[in-house]
Amino acid sequence: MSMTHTHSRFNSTLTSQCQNCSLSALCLPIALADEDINRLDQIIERKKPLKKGEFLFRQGEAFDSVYAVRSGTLKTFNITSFGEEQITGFYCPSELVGLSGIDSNTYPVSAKALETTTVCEIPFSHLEELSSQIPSLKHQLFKVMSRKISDDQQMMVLLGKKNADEKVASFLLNLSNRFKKRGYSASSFRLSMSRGEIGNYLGLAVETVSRVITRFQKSELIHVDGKEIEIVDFPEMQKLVGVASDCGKISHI
Amino acid sequence: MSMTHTHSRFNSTLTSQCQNCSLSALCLPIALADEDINRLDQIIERKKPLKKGEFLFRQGEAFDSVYAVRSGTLKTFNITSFGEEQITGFYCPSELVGLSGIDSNTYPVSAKALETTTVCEIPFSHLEELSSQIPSLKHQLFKVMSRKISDDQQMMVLLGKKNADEKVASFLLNLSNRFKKRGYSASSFRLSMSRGEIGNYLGLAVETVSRVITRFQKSELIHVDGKEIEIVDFPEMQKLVGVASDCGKISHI
DNA sequence: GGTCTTTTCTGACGCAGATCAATAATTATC
DNA sequence: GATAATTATTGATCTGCGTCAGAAAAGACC
Repeated sequence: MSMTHTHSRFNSTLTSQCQNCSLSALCLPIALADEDINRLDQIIERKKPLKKGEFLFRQGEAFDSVYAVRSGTLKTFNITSFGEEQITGFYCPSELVGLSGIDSNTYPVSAKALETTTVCEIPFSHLEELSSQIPSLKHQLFKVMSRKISDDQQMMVLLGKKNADEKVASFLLNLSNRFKKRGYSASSFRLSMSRGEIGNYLGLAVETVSRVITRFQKSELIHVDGKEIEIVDFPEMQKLVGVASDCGKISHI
Repeated sequence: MSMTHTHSRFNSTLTSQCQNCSLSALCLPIALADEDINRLDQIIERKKPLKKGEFLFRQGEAFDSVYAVRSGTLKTFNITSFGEEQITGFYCPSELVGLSGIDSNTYPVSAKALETTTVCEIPFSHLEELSSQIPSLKHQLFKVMSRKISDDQQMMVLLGKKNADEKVASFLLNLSNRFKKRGYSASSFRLSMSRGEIGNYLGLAVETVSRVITRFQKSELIHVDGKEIEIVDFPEMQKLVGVASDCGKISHI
């Protein structure tokens, strides 16, 4: 299946797709000219869906593309020298996966689907080339990477300084923010990851995650039904996380 | 003091400076043409030294430059909503500080000198512009940012999964690697940060850092004299960190 | 050189969260 | 839809590391 074929087949929906997908972060904020949007669209390859548990790429494989999540969720993780999995991130629709592979030309993590997931593949060499011709695209790329760096640093603060309650609250509010940003409900959503995966990510035991969630439920901070989460008391949750008056900046995981 | 003046004053030493400083990471691996090196040099401003405790920039200030450390050490940190300092990184000579400011056009962290420190200021707009003209420079920039992302993710693993011994061992070996990479001794170096700062960074109490270091000393893994550290038993230290056969990749903090 | 301040070290103690264990609830498989 | 496998919950116990406290050492400042 050639790229142009792929492109033409999806062409009619591309513009609307890009509105709230991968490229919203990459191009929309900078109002690319129509012509530029087209050029960007042309290098993007829509891939067939990944089923739950399938790999998008594996740690150690040659890096050649970054991927934008269109629907579903991915986790990235690496395997420590003791053979345990360490999750380094969850990726929701519109987010870019794989940026950490640029440096070594090899993915330093594996990426796996947590549910049925579709992605757009963006061959990095093409993207880089195109970014030379479209300065605002290049700038957006720098911004996306810079944002990732500061988000990861917030995550380091979380892991280093926060207790179990604060970690879980931060995690839930962070997800809430990410859903909200792309037009979904901020208060009510479904966790695509297991309690075990949350614990792994937050540096907590499964049992602790489960206990904290139960406790939050009992204190009427949230309402839980399996993987369905409803955040009931935002102010109290934010107090837990330590959000000052400026809610925006701090709660990024 | 104009930029060109600054430039001409230091001109004779520039090439050799760049060999093992900031730009080694940025340009040397890609063998820029002489002409390109010159163009890069021209946008770089050597700043006068910072004394211990002075700020390079503060959280919230407008972002306009990234900085390459020439000598000395910096720490970056942010102030949590509870008023405590959280250190997010230490920066040794040749490393770039400030990349996390690109996204929001504001530094999300403060940077402070741990000792007398000199830096090269690289106005980001100039760098970005120049990177359009020199593709290999742009690629290096992407690489540096990508590397930062994967390093930070290793740090997340450390904070989330490792115990006190493993954290301190990782920290020391990471410093060792960084010194080695720029031609200093890998086994013997001076810590420019206090035990408190190490603990803050690693998510440990000062007392714990002190105890671990004492214990390492007693077990003949390292030799300590105040801030002077000598790593005596590399194999055993690496075993602690969980380095497999491939030492290179894992021990980046 | 002497005083003051900060940093480092060491011990005693307590607690948050890990681990172990067993049951209950979901989800996957045929 | 029955059975197996995975995931979630809950309780009991244990422990690594934080906290508190005090002394020693190292720097800073006049």
